Amino acid sequence: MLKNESPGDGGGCSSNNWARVCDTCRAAACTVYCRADSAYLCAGCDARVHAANRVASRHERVWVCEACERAPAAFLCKADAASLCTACDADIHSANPLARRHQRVPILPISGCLYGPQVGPATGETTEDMFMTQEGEEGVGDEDDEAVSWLLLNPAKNSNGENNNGFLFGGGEVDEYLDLVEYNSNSCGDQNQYSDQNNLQHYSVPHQKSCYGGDSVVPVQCAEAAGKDQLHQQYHNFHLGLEFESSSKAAYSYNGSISHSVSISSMDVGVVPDSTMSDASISHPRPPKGTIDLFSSPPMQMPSQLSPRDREARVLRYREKKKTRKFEKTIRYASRKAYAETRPRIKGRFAKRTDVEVEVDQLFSTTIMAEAGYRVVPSF
DNA sequence: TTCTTGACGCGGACCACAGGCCTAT
DNA sequence: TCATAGGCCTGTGGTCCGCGTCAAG
Repeated sequence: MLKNESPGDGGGCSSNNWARVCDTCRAAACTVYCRADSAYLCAGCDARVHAANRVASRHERVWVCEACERAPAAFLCKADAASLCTACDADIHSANPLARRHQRVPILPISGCLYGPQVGPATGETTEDMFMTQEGEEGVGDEDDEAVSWLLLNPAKNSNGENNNGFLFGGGEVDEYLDLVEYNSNSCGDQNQYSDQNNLQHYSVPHQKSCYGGDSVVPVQCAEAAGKDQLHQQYHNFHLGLEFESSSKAAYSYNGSISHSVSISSMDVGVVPDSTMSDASISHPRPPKGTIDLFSSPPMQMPSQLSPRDREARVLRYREKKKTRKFEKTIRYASRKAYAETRPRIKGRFAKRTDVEVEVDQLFSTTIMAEAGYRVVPSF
């Protein structure tokens, strides 16, 4: 059992990585922190406690940090669309220069009923609003709609027109995308005490483009009033499972906040050692250029439930990836890079070489390759 | 308040070609 | 079954262009 820490310590997330449990039910992971009550509450208890009377409904709450899940969120990173506590914010956004450029805004407290019946299609308010907008915080929800939509799940409707309350992706695709593969094996058997298995049973194939390279795949979720607890859990699961590949030409579009076409001089890029390349090739068959291989893997089951251990593992992985992710372009073939740099161009395009240039380049290329330490990449 | 215009940024296409991969013989 | 030849495919970087966004008038 976790010991509560004062919300202002700011370092609560660093002591360990277990998600804080709800102070009321002691069964589910907390999702919000109520300042008035000085209590961490799960979605269900939050809805129950703060819907009890008018005074309680005015309690200001803040989301719990999505990284450590143990401290109140202090900042909303617009680039990551993540609510982070001060410690995690500093931790994550000091990892690299690109992360430092992320625009963050202070988290404003939430009041009112977050999980009540006013949320939903009937009022036109979407789950994104439920998760991301905060009463009195104008515009944030609109600005982050797209980013939020990436983090949330899709309100896919089944053939009967019913809300699936779940994923729009096919099982294998979503797993690949969410980087959940490693958790399937150990999460299948776990029983989560606060998840409703039925809520995650319906998966469907996207109606639009089946590749997430287009906007059509952006998941947008519309939740029913029932199962908000589970829904929020999905949100966390989804978020924590996100793994943004460092490929500079990754197919997904990330709201323009992060530029993947980073212009880096030839000496700045990380040249992949041959051994590394080989490993990558073995573990993941080479996908087409500019794409992330979503479909080559056999379909996996989406873990619908997470044990505390799984959650801890995910938090750890999430934070590690945040720290170590690099947006620099990865050079797989140094020899090709060397050739490309020496190749004549016309307005940036490769141009044909004359016979004389070929002879000169042959002389230079060998010299350059030797000086730069490049070698011809062996076959793999 | 709405519309127009210019500035700006981003993402993708384009090009040639070395070398690996695949298939047919 | 192995070797060889030939064609196909991939990846590489600098620049341009189209499109979207935003601010100012």
